[in-house]
Amino acid sequence: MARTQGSNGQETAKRIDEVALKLFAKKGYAAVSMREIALEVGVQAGALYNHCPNKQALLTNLLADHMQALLDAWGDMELPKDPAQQLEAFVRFHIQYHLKRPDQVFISYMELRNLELDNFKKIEALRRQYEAIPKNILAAGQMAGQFNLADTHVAAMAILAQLTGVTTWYREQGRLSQQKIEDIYVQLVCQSVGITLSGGH
Amino acid sequence: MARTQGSNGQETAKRIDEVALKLFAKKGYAAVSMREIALEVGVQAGALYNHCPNKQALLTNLLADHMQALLDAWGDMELPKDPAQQLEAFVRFHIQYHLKRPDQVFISYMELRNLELDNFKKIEALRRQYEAIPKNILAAGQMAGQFNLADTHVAAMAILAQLTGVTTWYREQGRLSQQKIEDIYVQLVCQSVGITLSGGH
DNA sequence: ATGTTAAATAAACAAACGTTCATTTAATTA
DNA sequence: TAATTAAATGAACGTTTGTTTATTTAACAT
Repeated sequence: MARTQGSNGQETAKRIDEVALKLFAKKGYAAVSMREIALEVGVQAGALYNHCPNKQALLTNLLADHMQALLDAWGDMELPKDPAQQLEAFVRFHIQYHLKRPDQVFISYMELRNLELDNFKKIEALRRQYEAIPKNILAAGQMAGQFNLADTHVAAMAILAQLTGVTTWYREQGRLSQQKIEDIYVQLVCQSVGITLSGGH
Repeated sequence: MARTQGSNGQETAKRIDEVALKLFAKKGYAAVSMREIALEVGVQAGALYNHCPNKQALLTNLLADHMQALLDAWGDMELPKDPAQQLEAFVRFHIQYHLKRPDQVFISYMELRNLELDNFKKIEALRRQYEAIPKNILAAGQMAGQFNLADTHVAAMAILAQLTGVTTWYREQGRLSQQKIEDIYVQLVCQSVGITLSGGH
């Protein structure tokens, strides 16, 4: 046999990305074989190479696309002026985005070490761009005297870790709705930065 | 050739564990071969099987030993009565322990998915035991009216994630001493739980 | 010294790995 | 309808994988 009826390059390429994402998230990059991906896509292993140069590129593209989409999504938000409100907006944004794309998030944190050096540098740069978001918000709030932080850099990393951690225990059918979880985290984070309400409420 | 001069079973077994830990942490379980471990130990691959039944057991033992040692270490601490002081003690304990054993901690969070079901259950049970520590502290503080938390379970998970996150950015030669980092986190965490000082200070 | 056990080697195993390639068929264009 | 391009197949490539085994040597006990 050869080219199959109804086969379509663009669709297959998309399916490959979807399957690779799912399997990488579930078992880890190194533990997933090209044959396994091909099987789930419904194609022979060799056919994968019509759509991507190699396994490493598959991972790199998934990570790069995710990080870029994440940055773009934040860029599309219109930001309040008040740092405290920005912080709340960020907390909700991060949780929403991460719970909506748990697999992408997961591999972005787990599979960095499986990237070859050049690919790693590219992704790492995007990641630092994202980390700059809460960092800048905290710095602004601290400068304005609204926050009470011993170290804005550490606080930013701590908040990010704490927010991203949601994905490790959140269950769709769990005790708490996503909305409720957001609320809880907003309170936690706001308390942790020691928010002082700046008059006028 | 065969048995080498000066060879010693106990020492080799220890070396194997050390090397496996180091390599698993650096490259991930699935990406490390038995031959790679053997090479670093200074032995042929087959010799590994004089000291462990298989690769999976190597990982399982590393994780189980670490989790048990972690629980034991906390068990050895003498605890203050006040929940707020307990919380501070836990924050410092967790950071100290995790920064002292970054590889063990790392694989405990990264390699769970590479465990076969039975092994996974065993490790997961130990992990939940550890998670119960901050959970109970927060519940006690909340009950005593000292903390201000919307949800003690979520708060416990958030605090754990945030503390463990230290290992991702901490550098021995970095800007901040370990002591200073502890202080920063103590402040962050105490603020996040909304500590109310319970009279008498 | 001798016999036994412990701890290695080196070779081999089948299976799985990422990737390539000649070939074949379907879809598209002329 | 014929020629061309796109998208598969399936077999093969050389490596590498985890693990086993027969064999050999060192360490230790008697």
